[in-house]
Amino acid sequence: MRKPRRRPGGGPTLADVAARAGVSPATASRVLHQSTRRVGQQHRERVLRAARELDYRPDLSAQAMARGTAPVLALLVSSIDDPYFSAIAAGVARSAQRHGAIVTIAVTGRDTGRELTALRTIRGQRPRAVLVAGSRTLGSRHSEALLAELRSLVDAGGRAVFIGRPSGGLPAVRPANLDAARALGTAIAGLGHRRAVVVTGAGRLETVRERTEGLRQGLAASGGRVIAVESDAFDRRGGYRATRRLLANGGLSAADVLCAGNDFMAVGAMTALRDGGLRPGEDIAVTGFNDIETAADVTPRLTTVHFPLAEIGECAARLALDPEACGGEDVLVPGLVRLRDSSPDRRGGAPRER
Amino acid sequence: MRKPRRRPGGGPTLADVAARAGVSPATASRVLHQSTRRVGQQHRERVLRAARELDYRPDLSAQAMARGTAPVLALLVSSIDDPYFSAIAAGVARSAQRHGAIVTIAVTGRDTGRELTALRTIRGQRPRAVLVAGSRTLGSRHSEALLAELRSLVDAGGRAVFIGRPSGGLPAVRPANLDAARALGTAIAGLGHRRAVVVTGAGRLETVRERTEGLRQGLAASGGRVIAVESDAFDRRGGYRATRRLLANGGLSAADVLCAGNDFMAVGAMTALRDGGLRPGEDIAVTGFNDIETAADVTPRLTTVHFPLAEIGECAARLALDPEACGGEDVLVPGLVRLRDSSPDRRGGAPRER
DNA sequence: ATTTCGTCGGCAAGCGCTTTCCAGGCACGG
DNA sequence: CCGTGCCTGGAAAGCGCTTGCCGACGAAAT
Repeated sequence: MRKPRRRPGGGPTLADVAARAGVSPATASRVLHQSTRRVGQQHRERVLRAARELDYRPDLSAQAMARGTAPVLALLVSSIDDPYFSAIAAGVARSAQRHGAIVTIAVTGRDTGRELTALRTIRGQRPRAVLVAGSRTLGSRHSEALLAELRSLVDAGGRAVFIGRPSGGLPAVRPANLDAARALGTAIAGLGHRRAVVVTGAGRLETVRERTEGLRQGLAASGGRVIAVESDAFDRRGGYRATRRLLANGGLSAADVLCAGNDFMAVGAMTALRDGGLRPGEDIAVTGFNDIETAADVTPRLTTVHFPLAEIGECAARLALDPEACGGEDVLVPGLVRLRDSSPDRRGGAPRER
Repeated sequence: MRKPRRRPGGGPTLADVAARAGVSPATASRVLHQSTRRVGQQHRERVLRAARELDYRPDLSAQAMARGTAPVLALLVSSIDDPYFSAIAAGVARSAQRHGAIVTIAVTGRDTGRELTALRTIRGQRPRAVLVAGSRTLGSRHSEALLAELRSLVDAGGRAVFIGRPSGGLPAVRPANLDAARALGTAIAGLGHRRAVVVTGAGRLETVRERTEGLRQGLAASGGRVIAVESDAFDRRGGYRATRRLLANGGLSAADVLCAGNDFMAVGAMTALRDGGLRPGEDIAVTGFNDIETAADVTPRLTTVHFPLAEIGECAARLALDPEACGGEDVLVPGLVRLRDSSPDRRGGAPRER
């Protein structure tokens, strides 16, 4: 091409800065980018001043091109308008900003196929790191391909971190679902709610399994037990439907507590209970998971497990961006049981009649 | 540099594809990228096959560099772990994906200073478009700078669209707060709730002003009126605190309905009412705005105004990405009043005693 | 005084891709 | 039969930045 092309960037280039400072682009680059090479005080100042005067901003694509990698942190989530993921995203964004990285986000809708294509597109950006969030269904068809792609990225010098899902050898940071569920189980059984019905998502989901198993163990530790498990979609509607079914088939008649797989299901379940003539928190206790913002605002206030989701996101981003952070290891972030009105204390008082 | 450098991208390059197909890189580029130039069927197929066999993925930075602009849609939001913004983000992501654009997101925390720095960083990416979401406080110090930056981006061939905030001449898509508030006011006054107290955010926020004014007009249209306005933070805590103050100073004694500036404030207000011994929905009606996911899950279910936030995001993205979409114009997205239990019908029945 | 280093600037070679310009090749029309 | 277009393929010039290498210079060592 012979003629100057339009430059949508518009701004001044490094060459402009260098010219104004009366130095070579190489020197300008070394000043503006923390290089190992030292530059004389004289030149250094002139470059900095020129850059300031020109309001110079480096072209990230060009840098990426020259360096072979872009200051980009890519985040793959199943959905962004889900408090669980958006809380994680917030943490990731915060951490990324601190590391001077730009966050690009891809929404994959719990579809491993889309996950894969998104990742492939993303890789075109030569990102410094990729974070994959979202509970994966075990043994999905695309899992291997995804893992392979991720590994190839790592081989090429990038970083990959999983969030809240099995890692396949890659570093991961995840909520300690098992421990937290165990603690919750122990706590509610200790409160006198011994016979639990679990309303949760599909058993293929790792998260679902861990939480159910943890509840089982925790209840057992305090002399309680899980008397039934009902599965449906892992959201509010699923919680509603599953509970309706239980109501219909009498599955709840012997239960002291309904343990939902997450807060959304719990909320749905509470509505279903009311529709079925039961008073959640009084006729039957209810618990959730995640401690979404509104868990404390529903009536009765929901007993649940709080996970510091933003911190999980932050931690993952740090793991991915900070070369110091050693890789390959899994971080388990503990949860905190939040006992609230939906699981009142039944000890001492006479066993309530039903 | 004389020696080949490490290429974190790792993958095959266009040159590799061209070589394998036995054509020049120019031809390969023309095939792989929908160009105006036609390429012979023969060559076309060989290039496509080579690309497939090599699993070629173009380097986005290189493309951006050569073309002068990157297939990037940047989204600036005040916070991502807020259902309002995350719903918008979801719409944006969907639309962007359809247009083959990558979404990068920057969280600015309602701080115009950070908004500005974020935008400047982002511009280094030479994004195709920038979306700025978040209710802006009028007359902020950085507003002008932000606008200037945005305009310079537009001059350089990019696009800028505001979401839910004053546009300063740039295209914008925003919820029709005024109309919706008016409709809500009319509806609740029609239900018999005539004397309203408004609990809302700071008056500098455009959104707050519009909603309050709309309520005023709507109530008036049905013979009601706003008897007081109490401001505090535009979130749950603010709603709680403001309501406590009203409770303390008797500001609520003559009110039929408490109209909150958004659902979070409404939820906080309901809690405050309860703490003050009033039953929301029975002793006093409550309304919100936005129809967040849990608005229908609180007790009593919250009357509010639904805005199709995801569609707003989608619309904004389309406006920004689709060259066909004519710019410069503002799109107002209408809201839908959702009457629920928190504002029961008081017509006909005897005026309740307090 | 001469040689040996060590510093610091600048040159220039790319990074992978797009696009302009040019050169053949072909099919026409005159 | 030879010009005149038209069409397609390739060579090559960048896009803006980083960085390996070289050279020049002053300081330290001999």
